[in-house]
Amino acid sequence: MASISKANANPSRIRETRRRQLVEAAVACIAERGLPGATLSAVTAKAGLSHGLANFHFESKDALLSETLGHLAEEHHAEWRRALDAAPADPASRLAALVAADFARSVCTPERLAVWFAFWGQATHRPYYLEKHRQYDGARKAMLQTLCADLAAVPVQGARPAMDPDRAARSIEALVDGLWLQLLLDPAAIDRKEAHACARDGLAALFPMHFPPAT
Amino acid sequence: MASISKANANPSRIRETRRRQLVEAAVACIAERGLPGATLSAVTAKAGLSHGLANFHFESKDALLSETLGHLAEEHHAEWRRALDAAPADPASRLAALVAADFARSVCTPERLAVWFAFWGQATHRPYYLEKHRQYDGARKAMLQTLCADLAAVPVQGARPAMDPDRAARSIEALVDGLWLQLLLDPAAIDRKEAHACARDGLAALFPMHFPPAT
Amino acid sequence: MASISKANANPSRIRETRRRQLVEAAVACIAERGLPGATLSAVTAKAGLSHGLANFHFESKDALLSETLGHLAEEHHAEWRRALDAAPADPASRLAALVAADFARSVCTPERLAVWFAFWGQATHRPYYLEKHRQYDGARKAMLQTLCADLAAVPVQGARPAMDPDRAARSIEALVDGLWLQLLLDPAAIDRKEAHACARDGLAALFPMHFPPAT
Amino acid sequence: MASISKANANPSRIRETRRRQLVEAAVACIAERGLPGATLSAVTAKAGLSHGLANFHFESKDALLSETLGHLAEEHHAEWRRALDAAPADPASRLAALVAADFARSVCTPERLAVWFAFWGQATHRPYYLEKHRQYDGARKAMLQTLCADLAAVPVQGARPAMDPDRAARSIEALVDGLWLQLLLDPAAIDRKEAHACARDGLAALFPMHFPPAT
DNA sequence: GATGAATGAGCCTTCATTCAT
DNA sequence: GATGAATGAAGGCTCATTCAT
Repeated sequence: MASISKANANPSRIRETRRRQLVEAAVACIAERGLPGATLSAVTAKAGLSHGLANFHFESKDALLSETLGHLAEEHHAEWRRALDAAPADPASRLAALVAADFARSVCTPERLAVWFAFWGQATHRPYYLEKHRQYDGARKAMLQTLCADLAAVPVQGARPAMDPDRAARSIEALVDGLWLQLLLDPAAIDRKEAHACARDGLAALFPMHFPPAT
Repeated sequence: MASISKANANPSRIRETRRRQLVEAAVACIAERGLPGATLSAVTAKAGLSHGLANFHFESKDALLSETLGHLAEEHHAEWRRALDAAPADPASRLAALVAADFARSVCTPERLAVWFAFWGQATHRPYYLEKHRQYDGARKAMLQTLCADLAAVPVQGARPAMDPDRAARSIEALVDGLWLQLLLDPAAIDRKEAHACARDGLAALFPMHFPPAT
Repeated sequence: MASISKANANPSRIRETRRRQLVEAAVACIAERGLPGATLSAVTAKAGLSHGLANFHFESKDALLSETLGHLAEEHHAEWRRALDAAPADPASRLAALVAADFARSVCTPERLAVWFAFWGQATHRPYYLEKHRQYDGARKAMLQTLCADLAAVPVQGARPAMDPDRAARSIEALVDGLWLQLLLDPAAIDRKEAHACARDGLAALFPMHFPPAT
Repeated sequence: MASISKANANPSRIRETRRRQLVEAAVACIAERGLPGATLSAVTAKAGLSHGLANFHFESKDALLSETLGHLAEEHHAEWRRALDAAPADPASRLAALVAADFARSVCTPERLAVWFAFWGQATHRPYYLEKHRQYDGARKAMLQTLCADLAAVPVQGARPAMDPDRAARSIEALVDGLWLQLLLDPAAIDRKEAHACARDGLAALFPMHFPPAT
C-alpha cells in the first residue's frame, strides 16, 4: 500500500512508526467502541494495517493496551509540564495553569475522556493499568500538593485558615476528574469551557484570597 | 439444590427471586472480575444457579446488565431520598445530608464503586446505560440545584456573592464523583471517611457562610 | 442430528459418551493425519460434533490428547491382563501370552501403531505423555521381569546360563517395540503375523530350553 | 554479525554453509522442543541467523525438515560404514560392529534419538520422510541380512538350526530400535552402555555358536 | 421452571511465506 | 545475499444463546 511505503522512508524507524500507528488506532477504537470493541482486528483495520501486524509489533494485546494507556498518560504529563513551564512563577498562577492544562483542547477531548474512563473502569482488574496510572498521576499529585502548600503558606490578613494543603490538592484533583466524568456522560449539558470555569471557581472557593472571584 | 427449592414456596415470585439473585451475582462478578469477566457462566455460578438460567430469566445478557445498573441506581436513589427525609428542613443540612449519603457505608463500598466505574467506562457505547444513568441522576442533580439555589438565596451580610447555583451543584457532584474515583484507584491513600471529610470541606468552601469551617 | 439424539437415550451418560466419541475420533485423526493434524476442528468433525463441543467436554486440547493416550494405554493394559488370565499357569506360557497380546488383532492395528509412535515422538516434550506412558508401562514391565525371573529360576540341565532376567525383560520389550516400528514404517515388508513369529523366535532364542524351536 | 561475515570468505560456499547451519539448528530445535516447536523462527534464531533466511535457502519448511532427516540418516550411514570397514572380516565381528555403531557415542545421543522418533512419529503422514528413511535404512537392512546369512551358512556341529537369516536381521534391527525407544522414554532406567550390552546379548542369543556368552 | 448439552461466531495468537529494501 | 516487516490462514479457546429433556 502506498501509505505504508511512505512510512518506510526511514527503515530504522518503522517499528516505532507502526507502534505509534497502532497505539493511536487503539485510542480511536476504544473511544469509538469501548475497550471490548477494541479488538485487534478493529485496531489494525483502523490503522490500515493487516491483522497479523499487531502481534508482530506488540508482544500481546495487553502490551498494546498498556502502551496505549502509557501514551495517553505521557501526553497528559507533557501537557501540564509545558503549561507549568509557561506559567508565571507565583503559586496561584501555576496552580491555575496546572488545572487549565486538564481542560486544554489537546487533552480534554471526548475521545480521550472515553479512553481514560474505559481504562479506569477496568483498572481494578488490571494491575498494570493501575501501575501505569499511579506512576504518572503520582507526579501530578505531588505537584498539586506542593502548590497548595505554597499557597497555604502565604499569610493573608483576615482570612480564615485555608484548607489542609493535601486535602485541597485532593479536592482539586477530584473536582477535575468529576468534571471529566460529566463531560463524558453528558456532553450536551456541559462543555469544556464551562467545565474549566467550574474548576476555576472551585479553586477560587478553596483559596479565596489568591483567586479573584470568578466570572 | 435445597436453597432453590425453598424459593419455590411462592411460585409466582420465583421469577423475581431469580432475577434478584442474578442481578446481585452480577454486581459481585463485575466488582470481582470486571465487566468483561461478568460472563453469564460466572454470574450464574456465583448465584448458585444453573448455566442456562440467565437467558431464561433475562432476554439477553445486556438486559441483565441493564437491570444490574438499574438496581444500583435505585439503591443509591433510595439512600439519598431516605437521608433527605431524615434531615432537618434547612437547605444547608439537607445539602450536607445529600452529600453524606454518597459516602454512606451501604452505598460507598469498593464493590459498588468498581461497578459504577465499570459501567461509566462503557456508558458511551451503551445507550441504555446512559439512559438509565441519566434517569436516576437527573433527579439527584435537580435536587442538588434546588438546594444550592436555596442556599444562594439566603442573603448573608458581607459575603462575597455565592457561586452560581447550577455551577455549584455541578461542582459538588463532580467533587463527589472524583473522590469516588480516588477511592477506587487508590484505596490505600484515601478511605471513605477522609473522602467524606473532603467533600464536606468542599461544601464549606463553596458556601462559607452556611457551613462552619471544617475540622 | 439424529445420531446425536440417539446418544441422549441416557442423559446421565451423555458426558461420558461424548468424551468417548471425541477420544475415538482423536485416535482416528492422529492415525490419519498425525498429531499436528489432529486439530480440534478435525476431531470434532470426525466425531460428527460441533467445534465448540470439544472444549465443553474437555478442559483443553491437551486434556483431550492426554485422555486419548490414556485410553490407548488402558486398552492395551486390559488386553494383556486378559491374555494373562487366560493363559496356562506356567511362566513360559504366560510369557508367550503376554507377547502375543502385543500382536493381537485388537491392539496391533496400523491405526493404533501410528498413534503410539505419534505420542512417543512427542513424549520428551510433554511431561504428561511420559507420565501416562510410564504409569501403564511400568506394570507391564514388572510383569515381564517377574516372568523372566520365573523362567530363569527353572534349572535346566546342560543349558548355558540364561540371560539376566531384567535384561531379558528389557530385550523382549525392545524387540516388540522395534517390531511395531517396522509394522508402522514398512507395512509392505512385514505383517502382524510375521512380526509375532519374529517375537516368538526371539523368545525361543532367549530361553531355548523353555520354548520349542520356532517354525 | 562477524561470524556470518566470516562465512563469506568463499562466496560460492555460503549457501552450503547456511544450509548446514540451519539443518543443525533444526536438529537442536526438534530435540529441544519437538517437531511442532521447530518453527522457522526458532530454527533461524538458534542458528543465529535472521528470520527470513530459512525460506531464502530452503524452498519451504518441509524441504528443510526433509534435509534435516537426510542429514541424520547420512551421519548414521557413514558411522556404520566406517565401523564395518574397521571391523575384522569375519561375519560375526562385522555384525557386532554394525550393532555397536548404533550405540556409538556420536550416533546414540539423547538429542538424535529425540529427533529420530519425532520423525518416525510423523513418518506415516509425510511420504518423503518415509522415502528418505527407507532409502538409507534399506542399505543397512540389506547388510544386516547378508551378515546374518553368512553366519547362518557357517555349519556348526551340534547346533540347533539357526533362525531364518532374514528374520534374524529383522529381529536385530527391532531390538536396536526398541532399545533406542527405551533410551528415549526412560533414560533414567537405561543408558547407552546397558542398551549396547542388551543388544550384544541379543546377538549372542540369536547366534549362540558365534558369539561368546555375554558378560 | 430448570438443566446443561450444543452451536457457531469471533477473539487472540502463531506461523509459513512473501517481499521491499 | 540478508533483513525483518508484512500478510493471511488457521488453531485453540471463550461465550452468548438456543433448546431438548
